[in-house]
Amino acid sequence: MNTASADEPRWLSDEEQRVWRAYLHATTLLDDHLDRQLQRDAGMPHIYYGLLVALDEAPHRRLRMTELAMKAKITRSRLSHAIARLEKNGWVRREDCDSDKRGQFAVLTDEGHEVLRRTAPGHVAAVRQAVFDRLSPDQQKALGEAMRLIAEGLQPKEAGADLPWLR
Amino acid sequence: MNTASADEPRWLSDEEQRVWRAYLHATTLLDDHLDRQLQRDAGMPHIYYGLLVALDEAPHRRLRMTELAMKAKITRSRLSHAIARLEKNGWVRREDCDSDKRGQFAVLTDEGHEVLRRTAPGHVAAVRQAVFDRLSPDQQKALGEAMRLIAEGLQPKEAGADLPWLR
DNA sequence: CTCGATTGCTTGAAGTATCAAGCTCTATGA
DNA sequence: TCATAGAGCTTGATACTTCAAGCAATCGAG
Repeated sequence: MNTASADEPRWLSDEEQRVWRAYLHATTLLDDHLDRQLQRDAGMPHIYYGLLVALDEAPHRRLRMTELAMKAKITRSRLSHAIARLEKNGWVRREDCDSDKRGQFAVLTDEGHEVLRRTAPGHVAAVRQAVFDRLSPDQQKALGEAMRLIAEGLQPKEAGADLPWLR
Repeated sequence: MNTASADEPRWLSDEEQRVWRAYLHATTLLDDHLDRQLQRDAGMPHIYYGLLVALDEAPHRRLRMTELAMKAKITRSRLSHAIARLEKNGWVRREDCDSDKRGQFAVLTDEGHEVLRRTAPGHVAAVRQAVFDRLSPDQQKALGEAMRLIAEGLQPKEAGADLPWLR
């Protein structure tokens, strides 16, 4: 399956390097940019905002911790800490799960929903300005496709396909 | 310049949302993946590794702090902390700047160079497997182009064009 | 020359991330 | 039905990031 010997690595070509560096630069800059924007306007980092969004879109504005972690692509541990912080802010509340006493729901509070309502326009504007305003429709499409492929390759295999809550 | 009223945000279209979510998923997954890979094999996070690479490529394996921060797209503060840690590892050393007594150079040590030599193949393999093996040449090119455009838009205007060290 | 503004970099505190270890509860199968 | 393995989530320690504040050296206007 692998014809190259292990001690002779295939380095990146010049063109591949350029692509890779562009990727690194863009992602670090954009990540920072959006973190700052949201920290300033919403008082939380980008990923926390994403958690609120995920909850807001879920039925009854609630998700099991594990499911939320998967949607957000983060570990349960990280999520636990994050939810603890959001709970302190009054934007999320925990609820026990009846059918499985180990389980916890994270529930978006009205206050949390309100924060989202108030800050979403600014955030969308920031994303639009940094990304969509700069790319042609074709470029947007290509970006989406490339990102989808990369994400698929990294997703834990068959992730989530066997979660009991999803029937 | 702006014909839309400020209180009527232009939401993302469905297709734009799909692109944006693919971007978020891919970047968080890949970032985590590479951080883990490098933490395991090289004992440092991805961005620290990038600092060593930047130094390795610089003349005399040394760069002014500010220049290094710009190349890595991070704040000086973050760089200060990072270099302190790398210094503790013996991979980087600081040197005073003769022509400007406020200035500091970060210099890659032989040990640091050796760490790079030893861990680069594994890292390149990880990048290749996660990114380049999954994208056609056209897709790679498109990804690079999109990322370049995004990065350009976020770069502090005329960044670095006026650094005295660069003449 | 001199003083105020700026540049280059660092520091400390507070917030967030990661890892391993832990707890409780559920499912499995003998 | 009971023990054991695993699932679901949390915790605490350590590392990293961020922000604001700080110090010292340089620049530039007068």
